[in-house]
Amino acid sequence: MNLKELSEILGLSQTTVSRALNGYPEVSEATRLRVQQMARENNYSPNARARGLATGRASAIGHVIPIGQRHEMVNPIFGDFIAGVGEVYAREGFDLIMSVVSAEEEMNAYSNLSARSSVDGVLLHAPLMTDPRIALLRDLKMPFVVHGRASNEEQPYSWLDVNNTSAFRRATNFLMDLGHTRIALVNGLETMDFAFRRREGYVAALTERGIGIDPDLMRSDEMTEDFGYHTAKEFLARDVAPSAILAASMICAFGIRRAIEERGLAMGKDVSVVTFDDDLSYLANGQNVPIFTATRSSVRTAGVRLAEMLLRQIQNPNAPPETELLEAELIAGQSTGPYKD
Amino acid sequence: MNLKELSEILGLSQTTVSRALNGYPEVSEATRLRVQQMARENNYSPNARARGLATGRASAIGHVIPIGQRHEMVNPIFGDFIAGVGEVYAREGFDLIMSVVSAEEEMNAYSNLSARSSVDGVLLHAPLMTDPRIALLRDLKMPFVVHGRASNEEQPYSWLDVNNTSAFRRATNFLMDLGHTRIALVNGLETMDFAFRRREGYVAALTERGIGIDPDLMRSDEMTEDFGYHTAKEFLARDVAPSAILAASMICAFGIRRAIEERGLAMGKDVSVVTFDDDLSYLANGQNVPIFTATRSSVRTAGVRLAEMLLRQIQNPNAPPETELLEAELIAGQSTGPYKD
DNA sequence: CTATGCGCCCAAAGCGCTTTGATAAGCCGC
DNA sequence: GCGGCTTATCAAAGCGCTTTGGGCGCATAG
Repeated sequence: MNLKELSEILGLSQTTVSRALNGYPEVSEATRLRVQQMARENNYSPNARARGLATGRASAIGHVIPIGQRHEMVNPIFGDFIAGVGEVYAREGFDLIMSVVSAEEEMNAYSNLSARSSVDGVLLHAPLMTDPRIALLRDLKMPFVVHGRASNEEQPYSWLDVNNTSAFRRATNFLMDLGHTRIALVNGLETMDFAFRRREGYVAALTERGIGIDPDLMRSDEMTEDFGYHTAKEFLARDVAPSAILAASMICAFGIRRAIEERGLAMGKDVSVVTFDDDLSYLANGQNVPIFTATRSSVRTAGVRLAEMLLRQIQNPNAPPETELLEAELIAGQSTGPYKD
Repeated sequence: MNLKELSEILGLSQTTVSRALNGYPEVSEATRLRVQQMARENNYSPNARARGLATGRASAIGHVIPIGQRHEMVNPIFGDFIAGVGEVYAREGFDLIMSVVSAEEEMNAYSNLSARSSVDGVLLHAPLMTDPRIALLRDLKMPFVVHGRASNEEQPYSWLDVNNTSAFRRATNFLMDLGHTRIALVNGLETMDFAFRRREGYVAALTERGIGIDPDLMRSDEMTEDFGYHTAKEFLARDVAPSAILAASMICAFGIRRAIEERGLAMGKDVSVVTFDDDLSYLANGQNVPIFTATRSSVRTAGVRLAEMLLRQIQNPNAPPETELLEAELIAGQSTGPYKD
């Protein structure tokens, strides 16, 4: 069923039918109702591509997901984040177009989306400290918002970020308040902006209390269970082992717990652990009492806010960039306890 | 830059330029090269919507993701699966359109994709034993393939599935070979086809060896860490506790391990655990020695195969449905050991 | 020398929609 | 009874591409 057929059934012109369905005032309420009724009966929806061609709008948002050809990691927050943005897109009548590309092809993918004009805007994931995608999108005049920040970017742009620095500063303070002084950091890859900022928060908190920084208590890598396990195992095997560990993600923290328990120690008694918790739906941090003491910030909520921000940017391309900084909650769980000698 | 502008620059007609770029033979190699060159220089790519309108093909695949408005679970395999399918789509020049909708809207979402003809086919996730989506898509004459199977569906359709029954049968046999007889099952929701089949494999293996089925050793729910933890905790508190547990996912298994260790027992010695492992990139089952003994089947590979299958169906709509059954590997890890009294 | 075929290229139609500009009908006031 | 407004509708252009149905020039065959 297309517009022509529908209008023939109704004995109206395509113009009138189109206007009736799109809510234009130049059509009487009586006919509008009749048209809507008939459209529903015949299960008519305008062809997305034809409408796009005619309006010049794609009514679609692009997400580019770079992935290694072999076994590079897919971001575990992906699903929940998409749930957040997707909810908004659906509500506002936008499609979500996902481009999965190899890492080398990523820049190209943006140019392509632009050249084929298949999207009205894009959402940028996982910014690096210095991120060339931002300049590219500016050049392409493609509306965009960033999930996170690129610290070294000088020009203004729209972003939403968790306050990673303050989250890890507070977590570190929390541990120091419990008497811990040898606190290790099991961080994400520090080319990633969020990881860099978390380290800054950790370093700042220690420094403020006059505790020296021990570079050998800081590790940084992809946030896998295994990375958490091996790093913690190595830490705990030392003569002077850290009494507390700050972890970059729940998955990491699972690995850390494995190392702790394998060594016959008890998490929350012998070794304290605080983790960042993205509040993933499939990885709840316990039910009533959280397993891990954590700095928590919902990645799904972040998705919702970012999508709304992006749609505003698209609607109003000349508006100045928006920014939003979310504070993570610090929730106390069973994985931390006072320092004991 | 559009086709008209490009052809004006070249002093050729739009026809010729289009044909040159699309590899038609009616154009001399010399001009083809010149056209390609100029297209590259000017960063020209045909407008996706215009091309789609003209050809009648969308060059896009739809994935509908049903999600509760509040906190319903996002499937953890989502990211890796998308990585698999996306790789194929990108290679073959297809877009991936994702519709995130509330559960009630799911059927509608398919009708909509069809009515707006915004995709050439769809990929069905997480089939139920009796799944109405299959009949709907058939009615809509929309090409589709299913990741998994719907056991109660009678008409043929294209699917790819892991042999869940044999995987859990083998896992159960593996445990029985180690001397275990009280084996618990911590299963996914049994309205889901895969969970139902896994239980069948488990039941069959026990029955074959003449071990009675104890309904009280079987639990079924959303596969969260917490579900694993609480279920295992309850099991282990019994007078005659199971000596082995079969888990539906790594995340579940993490929870089971937590319960085991919390009780002062050792996984792989006091209690054996076997889990299904989807081989998720962010949730590797250890590095060299697997943490968990597991039945493993890569969900990313499944994505690749399904995408290829779907594209074949689209290319050749009259071909009979294809099906493919993948066997999971049974890999031995540290979480299992012989039964001890 | 004309007929045939082939290689290369083009004009124009059409995909299904939105939107501009026009038109017919009805109503008002004077 | 007529000009001027509003209201309700329509025809047609145009979005950027693909594709059909020629057409022109040149070589080869008759």
